[in-house]
Amino acid sequence: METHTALFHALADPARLRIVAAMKSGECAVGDLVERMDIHQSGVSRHLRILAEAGIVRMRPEGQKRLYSLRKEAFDQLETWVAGYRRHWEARLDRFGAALEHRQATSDNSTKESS
Amino acid sequence: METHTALFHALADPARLRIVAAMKSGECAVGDLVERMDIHQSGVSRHLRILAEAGIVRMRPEGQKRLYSLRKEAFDQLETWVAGYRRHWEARLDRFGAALEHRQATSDNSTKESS
DNA sequence: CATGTATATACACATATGTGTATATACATG
DNA sequence: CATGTATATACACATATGTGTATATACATG
Repeated sequence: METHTALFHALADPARLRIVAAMKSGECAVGDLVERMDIHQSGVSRHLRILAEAGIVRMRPEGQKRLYSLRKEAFDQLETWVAGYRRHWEARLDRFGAALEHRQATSDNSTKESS
Repeated sequence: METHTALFHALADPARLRIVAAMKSGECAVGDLVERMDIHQSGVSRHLRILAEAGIVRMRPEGQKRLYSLRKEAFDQLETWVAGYRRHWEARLDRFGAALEHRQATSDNSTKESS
């Protein structure tokens, strides 16, 4: 029912996020992914199933291999969702003040980087 | 360590996604949110804590109430993450063919709507 | 300070979830 | 068809997580 929830849920796992990042460069066979990850092949296959069910990846069989790749639709959907919140701040100066931001500073990892 | 994972994880729950949607219109006291949700106040408070720790919401005490609101930084971060995948498709025609899309059609909820 | 309101948190519990092991399935090759 | 490779899935298990109940904390009011 909750399409976005399914999307976010699929991306909420570190292993799956790494898998998605790995596919950024293109199609990947399951074995390719297993090599880059530190979990067993069965785990990768299961993560791929979850990603597929969320509509984030597609699968294409080639011989004995199965090549997975990212689906644009999923990312479009995410972008649309985020865009819906963009209006929230458009031409609306933050009225809560910087002082409050300080209080958040401790748990604010906004500038950190990861993939 | 995985900033995005934390973000996605926080948004991966239907209740939290509803809370976020509710705050789209502006600040909300915990009690306001409880009224719109079908879970107990303690549950809402816990969800708010998770959202706060993920950097998605801020809190501002006002009298006995605590007003929660969305943090732009979190949405910027999401947008940046998605944007990183946009290049993946730019000027790169889908080389996998429409036939594969058909196979995905069953589990493809891309056109559905939710909030 | 006694009482009420608003919110957070500790606790217990049922369920969901990620993982490895073992096994099944599918394809390829000789 | 026997064997090997590639992947998916059933199973068991430990851990994470969402929930309600009860309670603590903080503020407001008289």
